[in-house]
Amino acid sequence: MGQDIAECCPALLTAPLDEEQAEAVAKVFKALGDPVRLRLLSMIASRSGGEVCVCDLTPAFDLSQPTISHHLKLLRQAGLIDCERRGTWVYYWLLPAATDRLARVLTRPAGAPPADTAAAAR
Amino acid sequence: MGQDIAECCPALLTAPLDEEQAEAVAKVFKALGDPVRLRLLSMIASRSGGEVCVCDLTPAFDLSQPTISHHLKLLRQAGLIDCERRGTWVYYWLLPAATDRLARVLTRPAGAPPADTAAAAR
DNA sequence: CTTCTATCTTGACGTTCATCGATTCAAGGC
DNA sequence: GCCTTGAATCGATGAACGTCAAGATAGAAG
Repeated sequence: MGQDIAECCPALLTAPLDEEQAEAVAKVFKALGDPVRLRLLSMIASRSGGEVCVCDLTPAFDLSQPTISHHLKLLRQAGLIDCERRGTWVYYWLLPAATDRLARVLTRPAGAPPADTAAAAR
Repeated sequence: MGQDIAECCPALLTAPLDEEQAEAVAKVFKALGDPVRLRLLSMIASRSGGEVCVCDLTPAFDLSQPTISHHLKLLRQAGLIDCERRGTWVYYWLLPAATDRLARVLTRPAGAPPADTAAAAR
């Protein structure tokens, strides 16, 4: 069924996306479209050592533990992070391939006109 | 008041985002978190000449014209596109600075471990 | 000035989402 | 076995979102 962003690398800014591609990419962007999830991802990605325990994430927010757990689940379903239980604690880490793909989706082909040229020329 | 993504260039994957930064960046990602808006943006960005008339966008979707207009408004409020009325028609174009900034937000610092190393090492 | 076409705005409706409290599950330590 | 602690799931609730039909607005052409 639906295409996965892991398989395709649509060039968003070069050619029109078809519906399947748009659906797959939108799923990941939607996961990033919440400030709590962005901060969670940022805390996980920037952690030296590459992984973070949930118990280190929760106290940084003014939210209940189930809510944090919910957001982590959405990030995981979007393929942005993964986790593993080790004893009593659960550790999360970034899947850099996912953010790399997204960055590529947003990158204009080399040789494109410099930023804002189109607007300035008007 | 709230920070704008135009002013800051937070490195999402390098250091933890603060709440203001997260709010600003999330606003843009949320705009991209819908397949219709992604396809609209893609159609606008990939158009040779740099601009598209609404009348060229609407027939590509199985949606009412007001719905398309609504999505275009959200993309514009996110700072991703801009528009101008010229006679009877309204033309939209990409603001490349916005997508450039987003791509940079998602880019890992040079020298970071290759994609998925963290997971594979486990 | 009236009419026609292209687009935007408004108001309403059903769906999805973020959040919480309560509960459940998993793993250790007693 | 039975607590204790960390984390996930469940069920409910209010807010935000996507969509449409109807109406409003802007410009061009008669």
